Amino acid sequence: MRASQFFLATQKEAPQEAELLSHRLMLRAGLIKRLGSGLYSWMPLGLRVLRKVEAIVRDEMNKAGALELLMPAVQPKELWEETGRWAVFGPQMLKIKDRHERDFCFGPTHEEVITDIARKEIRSYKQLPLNFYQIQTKFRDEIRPRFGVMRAREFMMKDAYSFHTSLASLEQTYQVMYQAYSNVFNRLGLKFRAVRADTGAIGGDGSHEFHVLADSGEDALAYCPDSDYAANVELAEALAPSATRAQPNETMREVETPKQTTCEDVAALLGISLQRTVKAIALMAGGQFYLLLLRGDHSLNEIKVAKLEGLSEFRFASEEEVRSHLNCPPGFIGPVGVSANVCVIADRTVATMSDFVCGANKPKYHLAGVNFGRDLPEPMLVADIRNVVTGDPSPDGKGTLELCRGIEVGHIFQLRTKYSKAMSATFLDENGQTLPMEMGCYGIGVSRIVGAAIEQWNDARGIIFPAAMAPFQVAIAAIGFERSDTVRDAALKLHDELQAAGIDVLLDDRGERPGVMFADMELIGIPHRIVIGERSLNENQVEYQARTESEAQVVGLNDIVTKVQQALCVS
RNA sequence: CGGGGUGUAGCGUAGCCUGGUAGCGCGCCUGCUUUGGGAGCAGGAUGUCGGGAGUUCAAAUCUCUCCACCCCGACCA
Repeated sequence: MRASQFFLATQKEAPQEAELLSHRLMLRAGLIKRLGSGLYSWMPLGLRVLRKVEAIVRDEMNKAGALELLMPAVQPKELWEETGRWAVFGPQMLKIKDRHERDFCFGPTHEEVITDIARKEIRSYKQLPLNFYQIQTKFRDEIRPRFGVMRAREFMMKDAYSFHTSLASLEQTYQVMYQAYSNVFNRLGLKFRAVRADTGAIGGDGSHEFHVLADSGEDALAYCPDSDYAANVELAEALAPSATRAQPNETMREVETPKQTTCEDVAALLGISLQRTVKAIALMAGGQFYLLLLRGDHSLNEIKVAKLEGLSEFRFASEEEVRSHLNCPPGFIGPVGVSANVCVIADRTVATMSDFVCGANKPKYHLAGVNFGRDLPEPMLVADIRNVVTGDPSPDGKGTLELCRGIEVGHIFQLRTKYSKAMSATFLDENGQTLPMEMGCYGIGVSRIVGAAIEQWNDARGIIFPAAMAPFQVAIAAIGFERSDTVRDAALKLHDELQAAGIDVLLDDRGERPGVMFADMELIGIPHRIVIGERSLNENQVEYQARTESEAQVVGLNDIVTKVQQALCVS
């Protein structure tokens, strides 16, 4: 490809709309163009990247035995009512009407459609297992689209759905998909981690998320360096401390805390460690008032809370509700002396604490030297309701946990029979018995991968695309293309040779000054660069430099194709 | 939806407080010179100052209102 016939739209300054580094780089490099909130056009350069990611995903899906199909983006309401998800998905689903006033949605996912296909097409156990996938545009009306293509409303997703006669068969395909996903992210050259995950709205049993590791990632991940344990912090279990509760040493006493409304402030005032304080969080669920107790330095895990009996629909209590149940404003509330209609739930860690500090349920006062059993009843429930922190014991009993951040780019689920039962997707087994199909589903955020990769691979000069997803593998910067026949002839010849060798090459024949060409090629992240100039050509030489290197090497004109081929093999 | 912020040429911005000819850099067009890290000189084009209403002799500037976008939280590939 010659740059003069392509469309490069690089910019020196990023539009003010973008905050996140990868988003800014994608706009500056001219990969994408914003149309509206969460809506992006993929410009020719960006589309080349997207297509390369797609190709790898497609190849690995095919190798894993999945079959590509393509379902409509627009789906009728009736299908979604069968599973009850027309209501469940709520405003996140873009709902539209046709000219006959019939309801449709722009598909946020395709479980309903694929299950409809399966129930109509699959009769016998002899047809199973089957795994279908598509690469297609999805629309989710996100509450807050952000970070460019990382959380866009319209985005490209690879979604696969498998059907089975048994759980064993599902588990087998699940493992195959797990491996296929690992292959995809390895081939794309991304640093990633697979973690156990919550199943969220999609539902089902077993589930893993695949995260590209990046400090700017929206998810916190817990992993154990000494074992293969890894889980989203949403799910990672905080084990009960092994130590049992110590005997009370202090007597309970009030301490004045006129302005100290947080555990941090109270600990600072009293000159004690934050780990000796207990914070109380007030929730409402089903008309019941709950007081949740966490150690001062820990944070509440709302997903764990929602899994407790009666708390699935919880919300934080309002200030008025706090006052009416505890007779005290927020900031000084605690579990001591509360009435019997307040349900007190303690985190596992709190349950083993003694002589702790907590709110006194009296404005401007806290209590110190508090002990369960003596000063207040034992909690009504002890549960794991906090987020794990660095140094917590690994739930598998091997070492301690570390935390890192990641961008979710893949998610695989064992759905089991949630959809097949709701939609009567059944088959006949060997004994002529009608059974619901076991299902799995497997998603990859194809467009998100591009953003995530850039988030992981960049430097001060711009994007550093991993070889497998670079829009072009090699750039030729021809210095003086328009005024030197020597340069033009050599550049065109090299361009043709590289292309003939099956290499994706971009020849910068714009006749720009070298600085402009270098800056552009570096910004758009082309992994390898060849510089052709009159000076070195006179000695039959060109320069070669990898995007990751700071110095160029002089290479003989006759050796450069081989040199590039070698470089491409290595990367 | 709650909280915070921004809207002036393709991009980045000044001007707004204190009303009075809409400015700068980059980019774009023309010409000449230049040519190994975002060239120089000269000339040029591009603005419903987010929309609407109001105050005023006069509004980018003051008031009201609507809209769009961004950032922080609940959602997720």
